[in-house]
Amino acid sequence: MQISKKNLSKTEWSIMKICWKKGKSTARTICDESYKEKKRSYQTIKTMLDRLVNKGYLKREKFGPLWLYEPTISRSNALTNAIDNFVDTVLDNTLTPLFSHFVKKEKLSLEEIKALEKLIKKSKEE
Amino acid sequence: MQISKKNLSKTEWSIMKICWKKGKSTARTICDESYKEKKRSYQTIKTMLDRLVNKGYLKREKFGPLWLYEPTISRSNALTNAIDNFVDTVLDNTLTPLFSHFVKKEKLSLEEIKALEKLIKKSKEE
DNA sequence: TTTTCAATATTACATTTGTAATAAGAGTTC
DNA sequence: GAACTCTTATTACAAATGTAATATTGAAAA
Repeated sequence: MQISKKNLSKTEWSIMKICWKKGKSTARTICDESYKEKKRSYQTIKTMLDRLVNKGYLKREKFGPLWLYEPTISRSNALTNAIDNFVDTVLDNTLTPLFSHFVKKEKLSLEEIKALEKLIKKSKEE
Repeated sequence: MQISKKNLSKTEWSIMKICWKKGKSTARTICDESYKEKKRSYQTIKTMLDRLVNKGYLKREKFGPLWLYEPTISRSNALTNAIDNFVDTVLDNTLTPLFSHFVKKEKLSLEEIKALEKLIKKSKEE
């Protein structure tokens, strides 16, 4: 059981995604990458990064005069938190509406179908 | 395609869930119900209700000196918004991590398994 | 070594969210 | 009809979020 941290906002998620993708990076790198998605000032992103450090999602270390930022937890762990939280907040801990939603809406990829079949198989045995 | 409204916070979700369950109700009713989950003042819930009206999730109508509050959209529509938003924000529009998460963690109910099988069946044909 | 440029640190400010306090009106009770 | 009670309306205020401006520092360039 891992420690559950404060939730991330949409914007914070977008920053974290970049950090997981890039690994240890400078604010400049992260800022430039984020700029492709949405145009915000360097300072805005810098503030986000520092807040993410405070929330415990990133750590930073000096590299000459610069800071390098790096995630403290894996994306899949953060995902686990987020999913649990979502299932608790929105769905009343029953997944049926979620699955029904996809029945109506989505076409699944092969990979997704495989993950699903595994899930069913596992739930049926035991 | 339905109009997508502003997102709801965790607290707002908890209020909305009550409104969907109870249907058209007074602030007092909703407040009492909400009090079972978490102790907050009448005014706090009242404020939430009025904000939900502003966000367009609830409407209200006079009933003598009282207001009756009622959802403007169905729970399943709100769910659709929330799920889309979550999938977009947290997962990069791929569902595999979500399904894998459940593989690791959850044991599914019969109902959930049925929904899943339907989903797979549908995705395979076509 | 003075100027310049980029990164950092500090401060700011509007909006949203969570939680109410307080004031004012209306129905009910003596 | 004065007092009490419940509801409503108005206002408040701190924390979180989104977006930055400004000031300072430190390296690079001239």
